Amino acid sequence: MTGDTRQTIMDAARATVQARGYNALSFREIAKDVGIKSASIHYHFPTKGDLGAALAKRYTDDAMAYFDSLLDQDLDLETRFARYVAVFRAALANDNRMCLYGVMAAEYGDLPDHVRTEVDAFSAANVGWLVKALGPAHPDLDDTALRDRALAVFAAIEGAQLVARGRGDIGVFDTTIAAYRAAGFMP
Amino acid sequence: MTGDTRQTIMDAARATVQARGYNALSFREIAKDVGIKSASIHYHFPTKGDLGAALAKRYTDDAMAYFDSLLDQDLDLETRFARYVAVFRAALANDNRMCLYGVMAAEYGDLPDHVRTEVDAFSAANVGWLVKALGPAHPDLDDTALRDRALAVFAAIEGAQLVARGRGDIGVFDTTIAAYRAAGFMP
DNA sequence: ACCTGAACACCGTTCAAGT
DNA sequence: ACCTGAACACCGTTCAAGT
Repeated sequence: MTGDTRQTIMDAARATVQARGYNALSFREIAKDVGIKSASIHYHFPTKGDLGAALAKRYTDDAMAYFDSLLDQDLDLETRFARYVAVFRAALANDNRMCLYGVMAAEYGDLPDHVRTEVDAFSAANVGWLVKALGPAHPDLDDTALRDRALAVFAAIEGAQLVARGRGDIGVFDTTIAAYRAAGFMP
Repeated sequence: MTGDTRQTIMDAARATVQARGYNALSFREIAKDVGIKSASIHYHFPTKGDLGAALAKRYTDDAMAYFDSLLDQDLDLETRFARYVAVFRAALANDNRMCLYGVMAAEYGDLPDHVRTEVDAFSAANVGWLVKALGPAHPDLDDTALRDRALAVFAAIEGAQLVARGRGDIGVFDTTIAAYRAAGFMP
């Protein structure tokens, strides 16, 4: 079935990037996982950058499809936001992996341009979503202030994930999110 | 003078890691910068992990020496904290580089054990410092709550840096820190 | 004490060749 | 349409050899 190998390659690659980083991703290693030769991967993704960009794009699309479904459902603000945060927590719960975005943002300096574009798209999409999700709770903030708040909430969640991963302790993520909430910074 | 080459190697390596990541660091590239052969680097640092661990340790020592000097000086809380944040901002101002800690935390899954130990030490030292610096502003918080708050502030700053680097825009860092402050989350 | 060249098994990439 | 083996310039690491 056409496209199948392509998906299998991407699945193997995504797991490795989230666990060990984009630079640690090896075509020969993916090839072993998938059961083809490393040269064959170049048929599906001419360069490593093409694979990285496709990875980031699919990651954003999948995440946003789920996040948008949370907006469609009739949920109260706390529940909706908790489910959003749970997605970032799930990466850590899965063998101390990290959000694909966070890994790639840290490796930004070594990323080809078209991968950077996809990395930017993830953060922009998340900020856009947070503006919609948090808006009702902040009638006091104007558009700019609300957007800045959404950006800050996104950054804070990414930071919680980064520090928790650096400690190898998901409890650090939970404690940090709880402290954000206790300070009244997020719902 | 003994130790000189060792320092030169570390200087070149640190700049590369902060710009492009630990995995992007190449012994042959450092060798060219320093003016020796790549095999010679192994005389000073037997493995890449030894170099990474030494890098992280020196980074923590240097940062903490400066941070502790901020505690000794007679500064008000806002000024002291602003100088702390300025250190993380400076990395971005320097060619969109990132805090060595943030880069390494993101690449945690691919790090040898003794490098992880040094990465952990940086976050622990920063949280300890923040407990001292923020304590006077939070007489209401008990020891545990204050430590959680310090951890959250550290995570939030790292997150601001990560997202700003991912956008390639230092303005995102400034906006995010300003939003944290506007929300009353940090001084 | 410090450096080097040569070798090893790795890496992404290219390309002519297979089916 | 999809895969492969062989070659290229890279990588960290080892080691015998130089000064």
